[in-house]
Amino acid sequence: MMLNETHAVRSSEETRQRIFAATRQLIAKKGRRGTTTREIAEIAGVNEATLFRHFGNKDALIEACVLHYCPAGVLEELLPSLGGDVAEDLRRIARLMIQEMDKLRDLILATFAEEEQWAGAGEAAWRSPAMIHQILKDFMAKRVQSGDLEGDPALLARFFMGTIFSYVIGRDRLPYPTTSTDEIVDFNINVFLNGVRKKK
Amino acid sequence: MMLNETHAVRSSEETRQRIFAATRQLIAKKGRRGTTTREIAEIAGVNEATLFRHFGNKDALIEACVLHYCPAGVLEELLPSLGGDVAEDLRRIARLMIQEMDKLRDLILATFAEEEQWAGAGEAAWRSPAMIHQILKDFMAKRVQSGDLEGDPALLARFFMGTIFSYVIGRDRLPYPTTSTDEIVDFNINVFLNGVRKKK
DNA sequence: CTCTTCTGCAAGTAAGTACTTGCACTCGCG
DNA sequence: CGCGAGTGCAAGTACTTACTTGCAGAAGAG
Repeated sequence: MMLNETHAVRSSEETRQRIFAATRQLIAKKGRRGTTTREIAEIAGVNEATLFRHFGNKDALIEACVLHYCPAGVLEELLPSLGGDVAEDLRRIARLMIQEMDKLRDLILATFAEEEQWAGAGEAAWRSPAMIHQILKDFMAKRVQSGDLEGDPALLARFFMGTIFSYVIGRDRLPYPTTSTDEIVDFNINVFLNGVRKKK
Repeated sequence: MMLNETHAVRSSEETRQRIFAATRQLIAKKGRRGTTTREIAEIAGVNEATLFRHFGNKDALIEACVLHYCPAGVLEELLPSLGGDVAEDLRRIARLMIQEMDKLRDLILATFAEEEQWAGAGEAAWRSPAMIHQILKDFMAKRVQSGDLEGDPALLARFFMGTIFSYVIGRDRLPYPTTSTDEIVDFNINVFLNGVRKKK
């Protein structure tokens, strides 16, 4: 009878996007267990029943959500545009990764922390770190081959990733002598390069 | 009437220890939210009501528990026994920290991940990392003053901690070329020292 | 012995949770 | 126009959770 706009029909795809965004936001803030389907629905502007019609249950929804926000693609897009100067290339990679991981920091921590309680979460939580590690390993391997660096590419990649990871996790929580991200990145990369650059 | 051994009386202190141990174990496995007071009591071999008589509520219990297991003291005990050779000293520090953090890995992740949902958890979760950072900062400062290292002690300490932190977190989850902890520690410390050792 | 402290036990409460169900509505497509 | 897919809405179910309460037994201190 009435044109009730609360009955507005959205496309199935748009609904999924809204649900993903709300889920990500809530998981980051409250963790997997602290996130309720009611609140997801509320923030997504969607009825709670719709969640279950889309994904079946809460676990499947969250798994779909985590995979939906995997950030490895962004890194892969950066690689072709790199110039060739090792230090500068690493700086750009580091800045990009910090930026991406910062956005996902809470989500990452939440999935790491709950890897044991979530069937299959261990694997799911580490899927995107593993992809990033693979990309960086290839990068390092090329630089080793070209004579810029030396050492095991997998180890180099892990060390480099760890540098960035621990910075993002600890930033704003541990006292820091300087506040500029760029300075820290430069420091980290200098140490890294002094340690692994091929001696001539 | 009957001598009922389920009515055995334990000292208040022993009861606290049992509760702490059970709480730590459960938080590590299931996270803060996934841990129920019922299960804590069950594992501790204690009545659920006893938890509340001791700590008032679940939050206070967990906060007391996290503080009870702060590992900074162990590190401080190691320092006086160090020989003076920078590389060897760092190796011993790294091995000890890896060992301690490994035992607390799940607890650390759980408290980090839930720092936002737990009133005051942000501070509580980072209290022991901050203590460790302080200790390492002092160590680095001495080595800078003695001419072994160069750079900002706080930055050096953070970098070094990050190395260890990311190793513990990622071990067994990211593909690693070598399985020996000692080899990784040596690699990390070599890179670190090449990067920050004072050039002569 | 007495009094206090600590604990066990059983039952219960109020609130929250994932998930379901039945119905009405609205849009796009044939 | 008619139909089917997608959604909103409201109510409800079965279960779990933090936390409480009242009572009784056991040990140690005086």
